[in-house]
Amino acid sequence: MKFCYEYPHPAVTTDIVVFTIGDQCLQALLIKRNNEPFKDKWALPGGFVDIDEDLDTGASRELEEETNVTGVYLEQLYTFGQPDRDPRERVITVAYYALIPPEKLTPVAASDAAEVKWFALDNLPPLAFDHRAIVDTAQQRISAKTRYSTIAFQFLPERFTLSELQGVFEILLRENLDKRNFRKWILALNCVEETGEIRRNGQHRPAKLYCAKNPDRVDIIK
Amino acid sequence: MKFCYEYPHPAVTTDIVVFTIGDQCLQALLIKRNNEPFKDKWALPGGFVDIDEDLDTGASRELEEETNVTGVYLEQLYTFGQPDRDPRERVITVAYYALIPPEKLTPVAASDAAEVKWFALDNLPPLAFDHRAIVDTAQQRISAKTRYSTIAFQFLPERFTLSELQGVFEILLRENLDKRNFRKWILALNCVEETGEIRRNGQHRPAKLYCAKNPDRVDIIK
DNA sequence: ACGAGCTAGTGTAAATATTACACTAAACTT
DNA sequence: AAGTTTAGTGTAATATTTACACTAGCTCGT
Repeated sequence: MKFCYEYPHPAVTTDIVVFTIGDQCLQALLIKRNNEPFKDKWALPGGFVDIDEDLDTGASRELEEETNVTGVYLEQLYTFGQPDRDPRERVITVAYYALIPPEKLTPVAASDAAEVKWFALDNLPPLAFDHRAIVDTAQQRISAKTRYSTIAFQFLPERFTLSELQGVFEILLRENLDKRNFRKWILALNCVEETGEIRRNGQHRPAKLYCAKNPDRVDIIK
Repeated sequence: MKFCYEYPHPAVTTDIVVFTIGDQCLQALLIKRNNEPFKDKWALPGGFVDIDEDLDTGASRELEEETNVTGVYLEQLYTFGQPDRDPRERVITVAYYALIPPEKLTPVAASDAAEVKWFALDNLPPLAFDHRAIVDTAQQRISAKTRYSTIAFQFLPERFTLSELQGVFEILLRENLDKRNFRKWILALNCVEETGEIRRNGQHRPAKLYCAKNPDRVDIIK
């Protein structure tokens, strides 16, 4: 069966940059391609948007199909449309980024045998297509949003300590923060609350556990 | 001639929200549609992306063809892809916004007899397709960027007075600013310089004319 | 049981940035 | 010369941000 049009139409895909924090650094999820072009190269999860499907829906469907990741924060990033970015035909990609707490990082088992792996962002392998540019754009966006939104919370599980939260900010901002000033600031924002629980963890004083007041929302702050 | 594919492909368009400042308010440029669907409704300038054409190029080409506007600040906004947003076929729109100083606002004469008009943003007519949502998204983006970038300069001609600059900020931010504090702030930013010229304009003290240090660039500030 | 080692948790003072506010300057008109 | 209009300027009060050092409470080894 063929689908025909009066004028040439591009293909439209969504690609998703899935970020997590692991090994004290920002990581992205990549898939090793099984097919040409760029066979055996690493690439972003993603694929063609169904003809009756919303872009957001397409992105989260692809994410689930290829990496088994669901229910995470997903936001449209930018649309990449250089005419020659795919050697087969004109392909326009609506890029998304997703943020996932490290605990959920068991997606690798999923998928049809394709190799799926986390890579530290300052140690990426060569990527297929223009995916490097997409990843770079996504990283810039996340760093920028860390400064004026509650996006960093999306990297944490439901309960977390203030030290863990500070660690996430430090990794995203690539700078060290003062512990007392950070705590003063985050408490003044009024976006976390104590759970009453504590976490005993190693041979030192246990830490209070907090949770986000609006864990599903990213608010603009400041 | 027909163009056929193994799988259905959406059409891809660019639509551009062209902003200016006139009559003391933010205005957008609209075109009255000559054809169905939404015949005689107002809509954003825009059109199909050529198959070999970059998205940015397509947007500025459409802008020039339909409104005769060229050489302005143009930035990708967001991609709108609801499956039913066009009744004819699946159409995905990569929306852009453009900023143009009021002096250049002679685009109306252009175009193939189509009616082209500026509308105040708080007095928009009903728009075709989902163009209202696109305009709203663009307005939010501009307001937000006014706070942390030099985007406001794009609404001014090459030479301008500090009072004019303040007026642009006030319109975009929808709030009044203190004259002395504004001047202190803008001079501390170090992004304008005196031209040495003055403008005599009405029965009062003439104002010094300034120009932007990097008129073609939008910098992140603060 | 106590000391070593570790991370959690806390306050204050100095420096910096932001806000509020009112008059003089220079042109034009009558 | 007086009236009107916008341009242009500084200072003091307030709020925000930064820098900085010790005690609390757990585990482990002796």
